[in-house]
Amino acid sequence: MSLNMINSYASTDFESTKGSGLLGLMQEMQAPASLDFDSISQNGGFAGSESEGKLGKRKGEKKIRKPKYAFQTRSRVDILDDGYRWRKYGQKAVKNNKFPRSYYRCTHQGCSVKKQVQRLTNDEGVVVTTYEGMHSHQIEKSPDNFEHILSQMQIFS
DNA sequence: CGTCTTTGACCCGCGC
DNA sequence: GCGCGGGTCAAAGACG
Repeated sequence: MSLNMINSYASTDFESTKGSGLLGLMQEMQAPASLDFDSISQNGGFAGSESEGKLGKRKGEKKIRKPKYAFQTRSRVDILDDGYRWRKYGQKAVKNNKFPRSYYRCTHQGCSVKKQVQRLTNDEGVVVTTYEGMHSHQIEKSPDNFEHILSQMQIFS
């Protein structure tokens, strides 16, 4: 995982802390199973794997469990930019949740990392971001964009 | 002009 | 076998 992302989230959390200090331990991180790591190792990164969600699916292929990492962050903004470029490819409403869930995908060529953002019905300030896959490339964003990030934070404050 | 969002339709696995 | 729910595609528009 990239540290940049963590930094980003840290900032976000800081920003939202002032909203309500109800729970300080809202952040949770859950990994499905370490077995998934094995699968991704087999996968050999993203060099050999291409789009797999295509129609017709692939039969006869062993099931490759993709690792999923869910980050629960306190933030009223779902635009959590971790430095990568995402393209939104879908939005669906989930049951037991009045808010829709957004599906994003990394736009880098050959990078099929997916992420989905969902917010809880009870706490609108809580956003669950689920990452799927790992980035095999560098961050495309300019590293010296702190001004931009700062401006973002200021807007929401 | 290139990139990204939007939005409805489509597909598929699964439960009944 | 059918319907539902969740995930994805793709065309058109928005935006710089």
